[in-house]
Amino acid sequence: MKLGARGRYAVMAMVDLASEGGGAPVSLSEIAGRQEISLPYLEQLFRKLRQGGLVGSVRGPGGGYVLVRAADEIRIADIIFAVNEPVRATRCAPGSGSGCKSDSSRCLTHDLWAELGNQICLFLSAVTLADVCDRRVLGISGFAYPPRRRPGAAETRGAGAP
Amino acid sequence: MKLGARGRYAVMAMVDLASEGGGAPVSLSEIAGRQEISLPYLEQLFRKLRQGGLVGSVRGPGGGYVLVRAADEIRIADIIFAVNEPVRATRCAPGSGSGCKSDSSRCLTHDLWAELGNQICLFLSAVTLADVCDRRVLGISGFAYPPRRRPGAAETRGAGAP
DNA sequence: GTTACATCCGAGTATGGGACTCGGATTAGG
DNA sequence: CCTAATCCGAGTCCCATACTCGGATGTAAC
Repeated sequence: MKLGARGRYAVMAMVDLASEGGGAPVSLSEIAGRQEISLPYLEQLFRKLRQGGLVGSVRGPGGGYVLVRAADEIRIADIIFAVNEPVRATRCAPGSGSGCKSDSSRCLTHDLWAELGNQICLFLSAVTLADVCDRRVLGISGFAYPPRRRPGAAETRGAGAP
Repeated sequence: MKLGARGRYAVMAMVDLASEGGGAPVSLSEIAGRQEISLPYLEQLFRKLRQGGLVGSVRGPGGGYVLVRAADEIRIADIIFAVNEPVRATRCAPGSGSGCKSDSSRCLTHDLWAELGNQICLFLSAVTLADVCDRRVLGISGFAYPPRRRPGAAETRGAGAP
């Protein structure tokens, strides 16, 4: 389960753009310098962000990029999906012979992967750019799954970052 | 955002094992046949599952693998973490100069990735092998994030599987 | 009008990890 | 002894991803 650098960089850059730019365009060189991302790579990412309708561009000297919507109107999911191809967990695609065919018997796990992808999208859609800028992320979902008894085995390892 | 074939196959095989084996050992050739996974690859996966303490093995003819716990005592997270290395979303590791250094100013996105990983772990820990076998997955979390107004842009693409 | 700055674009490379394979060693039942 | 099965350490191949390169286009300042 991993998220590539594309999505990470894109969100970092958008956060930078929302924080530093006060309506004025921000050049990619500035973002590249602050976030330590290579300039050509950023260009490639912002091409997609622009095609996705998330940012607008101003060319020429003093130009750069601006958000087209307010920061609290941009969901993290919008950013990730603009640069990444959508979340995929199953291999069940129509057209191929392999995988589960519609209502077939096999592929009990289908629902599981679908629901997993759904949960991820739900979370990423619940957090906005403004939330991240204001550090309002932790505990966005004031929700915990009911605890399961843990039968002696190793502790369930924590997620992501220390 | 993608989950590799290791985790997918491992869960499929464990579901198969829980469904078909009634306490008696199930050979990998049977699972490989039913789930259309190559036998040597399955062997490699079950080596890790065994090291993780999820299955036991019986060698010799008529042998195979058995669950060491009941199906409702095995969380999907246990399986994924046994074969996959843990969920990683950030690149912030101690020891390296890059990334965010402890309480530094940058890396506002840190919390976001951490919380994302946390949500994934939470979900995968809430579902047991028995849940998947009995198709009790959909709506395990009877929870929906509050709807956000959607400002004219393209619809948020759905998750995972069609 | 020239220059410098910036976005734009298509294409190219390469490195790494994941998917999968191979040959053989061990163990146990008929 | 032979066959069926788990075990184990390697080794290969391939593709997605990260990242680069060279140039074209537009625009503001001088």
